[in-house]
Amino acid sequence: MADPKENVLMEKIVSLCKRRGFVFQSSEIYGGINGFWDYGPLGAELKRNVKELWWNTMTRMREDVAGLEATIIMSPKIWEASGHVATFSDPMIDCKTCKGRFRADQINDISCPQKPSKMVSECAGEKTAPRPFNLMLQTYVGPIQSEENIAYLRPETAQAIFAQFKNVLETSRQKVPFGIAQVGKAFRNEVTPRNFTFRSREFEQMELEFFIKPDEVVEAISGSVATPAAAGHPGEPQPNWGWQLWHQYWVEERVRFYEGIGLDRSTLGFHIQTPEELAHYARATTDILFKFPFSKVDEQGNVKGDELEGIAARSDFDLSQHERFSGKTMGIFDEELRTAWGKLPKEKQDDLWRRYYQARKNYLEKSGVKPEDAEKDATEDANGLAKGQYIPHVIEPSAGVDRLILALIANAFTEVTDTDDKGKSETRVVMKFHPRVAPVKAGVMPLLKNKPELVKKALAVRDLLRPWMNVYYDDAGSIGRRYARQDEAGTPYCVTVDFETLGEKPELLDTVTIRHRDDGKQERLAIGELRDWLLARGR
RNA sequence: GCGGGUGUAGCUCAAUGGUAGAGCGCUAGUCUUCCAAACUAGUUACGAGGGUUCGAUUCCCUUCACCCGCUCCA
Repeated sequence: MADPKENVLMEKIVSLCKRRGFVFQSSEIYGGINGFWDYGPLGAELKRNVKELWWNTMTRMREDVAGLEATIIMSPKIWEASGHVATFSDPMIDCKTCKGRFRADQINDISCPQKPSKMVSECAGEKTAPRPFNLMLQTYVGPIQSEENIAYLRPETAQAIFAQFKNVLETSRQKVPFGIAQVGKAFRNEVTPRNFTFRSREFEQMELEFFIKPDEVVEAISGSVATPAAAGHPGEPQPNWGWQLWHQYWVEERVRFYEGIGLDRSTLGFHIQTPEELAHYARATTDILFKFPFSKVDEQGNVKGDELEGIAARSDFDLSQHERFSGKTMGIFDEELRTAWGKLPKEKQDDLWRRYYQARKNYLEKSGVKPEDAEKDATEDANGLAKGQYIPHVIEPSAGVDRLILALIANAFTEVTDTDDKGKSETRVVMKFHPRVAPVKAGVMPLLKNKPELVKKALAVRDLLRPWMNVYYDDAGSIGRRYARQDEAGTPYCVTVDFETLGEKPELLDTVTIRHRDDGKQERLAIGELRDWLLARGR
């Protein structure tokens, strides 16, 4: 159970978010709508910075990732192939006596929580009729609201990447291993939206699908598959990496990303999914957690955290599903594999063939393909190896933007109590955002408002910086008040134009005061160096 | 979906079956040479709907939203 003190902290955060314009309740003037939140002026800047950093880190700064921006509404067949239509719409039965909720098709198999000796279907509790439970938001494409026009708002962005896999491969001049990145909105009719923006019905994801060679193909080309040597970052990608090393690599890459925007390892948690938790097609999933104020505390007082991102090794399940449902091949041709295969000794070929065949057969049988068809298809797939053909496997780092924003806000939130000369103490909030994500990079202000020369110079400094970063000009009230205002917005630096800037001391002509948010320290910097100084810290 | 709590100004909180108040913030002005200074003026609220009542922000019902616990979470 969360500590009551920490719920107070969460309330303070929510209240600050509204007061300063980070997050508002959606449709607030009409009483709000459950599970939907808006970003105000500061929140919008913060979110934009985070998405841009992710995009730059994951695509522009890498040779091996290409971007995609797909639609939110897609062919409903996508969601049949992905499994969402089936798993998202189980009819559910509620028991009015024990308050339990059960899948209608399982009431004969689940024991009653109150009378474990009986199955749910046999217990005396009064139950509702089965009700459809669909977690996908649904709409109609076209003006006619008929069954055949039903479409869904995507519950995840990933499926579009799989559906467009071949197009991206052909147009991006990439070769496996490579990834496709996408940032965008997704929608889920959550049963219980909770914890401020943490679980919302409309939210944004940053997803990478990183396609790799199946281990059998790596082995055919490189002779063997490298085994993970130690925990931590495995270094630059190598041709002999199988799914395990690629998975470890992406977990560590993602942790580096979080560290780079101010969430150090001590604020994060990790959850390695157990075999029982894993989806049947997944090989491994590591969740990166953040210790939120509302995160549960266990008996030992440890906080595990709540999920920011999951990094899943998903085998070739997704592409295989789309291959089966669309009838279009999702396999790729790899010249290197074909060449290498021809040089392998017969027993090696047979060994790899058998393993690939087995994996394909398992998948097909679990997907409900008739055994004789599964054997035939798996044979065909394994025969493809010799021709340089295979279906890529995938490592999926999938992050929630809004959850990360909330983590950054919670992490930045700091209360500072100052006592003035009269002994009056006052608590104020300092949002200690990393400069890279801070909504405003610099506050620009004249020391005094009633001196036109100071104002004019300060406005010139603002205009100098404005094309390069988000800056905020403020000349209202005392300088201390303006600093405090910027502290609450999380602005890392304030630039103050004073009389020395104007040449009161000739050696300080055209220099300004830089005031640091976190310790209040000041230093002097020439206006000519200002832009590069700020840019070096803010990106 | 169930149970409990909450809903008054931008924020924090008060009072009241009979015209709703404070602090902070915000805006304008005077002043101000570095950390929410002072003064003046201004600004804004009873979540929504219905009922009881001469009269409801206050009592009752419904609804919406938020928080906590349970449930759910591909």
